[in-house]
Amino acid sequence: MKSESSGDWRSQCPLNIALELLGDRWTLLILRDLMFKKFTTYKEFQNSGEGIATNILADRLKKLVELGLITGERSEADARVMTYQPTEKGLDLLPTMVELMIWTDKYEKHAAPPHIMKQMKRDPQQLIAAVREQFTGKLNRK
Amino acid sequence: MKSESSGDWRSQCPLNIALELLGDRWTLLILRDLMFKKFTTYKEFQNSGEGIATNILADRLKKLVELGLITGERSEADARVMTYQPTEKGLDLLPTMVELMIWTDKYEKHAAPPHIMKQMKRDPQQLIAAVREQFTGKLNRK
DNA sequence: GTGCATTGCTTGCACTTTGCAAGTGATGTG
DNA sequence: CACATCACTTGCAAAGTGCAAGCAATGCAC
Repeated sequence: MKSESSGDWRSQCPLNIALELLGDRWTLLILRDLMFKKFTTYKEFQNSGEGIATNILADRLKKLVELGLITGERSEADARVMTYQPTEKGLDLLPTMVELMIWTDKYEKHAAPPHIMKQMKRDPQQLIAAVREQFTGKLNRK
Repeated sequence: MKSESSGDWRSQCPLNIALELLGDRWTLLILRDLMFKKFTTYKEFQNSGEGIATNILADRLKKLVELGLITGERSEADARVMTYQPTEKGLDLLPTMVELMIWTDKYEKHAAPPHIMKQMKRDPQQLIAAVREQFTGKLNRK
């Protein structure tokens, strides 16, 4: 695998770097499940609705951990279960995700609850803060 | 090609829809060139620094036009040259692009001019407005 | 403690997308 | 009219993705 965190990018443009790290059809969806749906396990991600292939899911989770966007730990209650959590670096993608959803809301038909979209558009920062709040305190801090 | 604009998505989640439309490593870079660098032609996109392959560039430009994010017209001065412009729908991706750049700025090394990044972080909306201003008036309105 | 189910993957293989190099047609230029 | 330029298109190899099956580790029922 290309060691992307060591800085060998196609270019040094911040948008390009972000796209090399996150620019695919699955990475942000896993973070959505983690942050908005409060999912924590492999199985939950797998049954999330879009039908991600198991090998892709495993690959993305591995990359997300390597990039420091999420943490993965074995559950104490059941050693089969892996428990994933967003890190600060991952939570800081909330504004991007929210802006993408607002854009879709404006131009494409979708099925998100209208009252959520309304709240998202009226005060995105408050919604972001509300989501963050559910994770602060149980973050892996460096 | 899958007729994505007719609504056959993997799921109806707005984030998923955005990712099916924009979730690759090149689409937003072309929009960046168009909006931030004020590029307008195929050749400029091609020499933009990241080294996009010509077939991919042609494919993405076609899709962007089909999706209504940009317009493409032949230049009056030189009939060989195609002139691309962002539409309102394309310009509305500026907030997403800005948030991605702010995220990269916080977590990865990059080479964007510090004073631009500073401005972007201090007042993103003003920067977005400044970029928009350069296109308002010459937009293709429906 | 044996059998069976569950969890989180890994493997194999077909198919699709991407990257690279070369080529092409329409147009402009000297 | 020859040659350059622009915006692609084509062919092909390599990489990435999707799907189905398999598998090791662990939990649970009896």
